[in-house]
Amino acid sequence: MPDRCVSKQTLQRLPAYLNYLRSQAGRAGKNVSATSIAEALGLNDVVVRKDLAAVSSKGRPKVGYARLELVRELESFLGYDNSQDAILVGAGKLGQALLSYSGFPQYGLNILAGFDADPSLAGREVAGKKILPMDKLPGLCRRVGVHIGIITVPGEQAQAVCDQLIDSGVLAVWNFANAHLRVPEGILVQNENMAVSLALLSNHLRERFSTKGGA
Amino acid sequence: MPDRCVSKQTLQRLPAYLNYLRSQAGRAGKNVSATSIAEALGLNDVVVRKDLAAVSSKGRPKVGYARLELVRELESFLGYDNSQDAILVGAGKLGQALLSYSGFPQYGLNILAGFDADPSLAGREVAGKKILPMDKLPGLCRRVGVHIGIITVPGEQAQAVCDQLIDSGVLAVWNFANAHLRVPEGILVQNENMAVSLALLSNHLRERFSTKGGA
DNA sequence: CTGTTATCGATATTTTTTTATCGAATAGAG
DNA sequence: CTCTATTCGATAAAAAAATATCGATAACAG
Repeated sequence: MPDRCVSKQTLQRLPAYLNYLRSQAGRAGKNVSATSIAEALGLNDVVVRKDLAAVSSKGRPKVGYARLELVRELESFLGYDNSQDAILVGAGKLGQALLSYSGFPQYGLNILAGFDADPSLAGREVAGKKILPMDKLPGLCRRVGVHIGIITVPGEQAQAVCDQLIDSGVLAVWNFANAHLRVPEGILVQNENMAVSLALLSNHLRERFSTKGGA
Repeated sequence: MPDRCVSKQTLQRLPAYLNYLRSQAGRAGKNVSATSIAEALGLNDVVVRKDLAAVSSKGRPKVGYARLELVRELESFLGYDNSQDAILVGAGKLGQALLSYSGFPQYGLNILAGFDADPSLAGREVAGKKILPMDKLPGLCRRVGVHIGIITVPGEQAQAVCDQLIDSGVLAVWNFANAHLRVPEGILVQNENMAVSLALLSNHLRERFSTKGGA
């Protein structure tokens, strides 16, 4: 792995490359060039080359990269081949949907269990995963060494849950709640905020209409 | 609305400001300063001031902004007060979860109906929303003037669905599928890609361990 | 009424990211 | 074997974003 410190933007493009390369699996050539990836994905070829340089150093002039090897390097870089344990807090609709999602293992994420403050949910199972009461959380996390916590509780409770997770040794939080989380230095919060996406959609439509309908 | 053309980064922060301001609703003062928002959210105060300048021009020295007014301006800018109709394609687990999510109207999104290629789903209802067969899609979109399409189908089908949506007049696509979508100029694709988020989480943990455990 | 302090808004600087350019390397054609 | 076309990787330039600095304004205290 040539470089461990890549920019956020690069990191966001890597899964797209991987996805594209996988989708090309049946294609003829054994090799693939940064130029062709860039064209397929509508990106600049220099960007692709620079991104790939962080993951692989096996690019050869006139040839490109060996597709299979590049796929493996991307998977390794993205941690897909090295599953991380996670727990989820908040077993409501969204929480249950995530618990039932069967695609996570392929991305290197293994949700061990769900937790919920509602005692009536405790003991239930969703997609083979136990819903446990909150007081079991620190024990499980510390025992197994869980470093990823997923928050799917209502916004008001998110900060409290987050604090608990960090107390229990979690280093990275995947936050689906509509709340800004304050965390100590060194802890990552990845917000999966629908409101943000909707803001971008809405802004696009507004710009569309103000420029098209404006004149 | 002073400025319509704001950067993506700014746009991504605006919902956080709105959320924070709403959460402060019960607080004493009628006014709020960019400085205090910045501190609460862990941002630079100049960034906040610059972002808010795109939304409001009512900031006064020594006073700040009138909280309620700023909330209204943010809501208006983000389109929360002006609901947009949308349709959803792919009524699987994730699709149904989104159809049942009751929080969208508060963000200015109104999902009219779901569509699915599976005929056995057609006619069903999820959370009061009809699942329709795909052949009804263009008609509904054109008749009602739907501009937002939500894609929750498996990756392989995403491009075909996307093309159909655009043919039917959709201008902005919210893509939950793990696929890169090619669209004509002027159409926005907002990817809600779990793989990207997981890549960021995984990278953070890797960096954590390589620096902490490396020495 | 005057001085002090908090805060905005504008300008300038620095940093980061994207895009462009150029030389080197290599496969394949002639 | 030599020439050409393609592609990589590095360096340079441009664009965008974040951060810092500074003057202006208005509330408040004395």
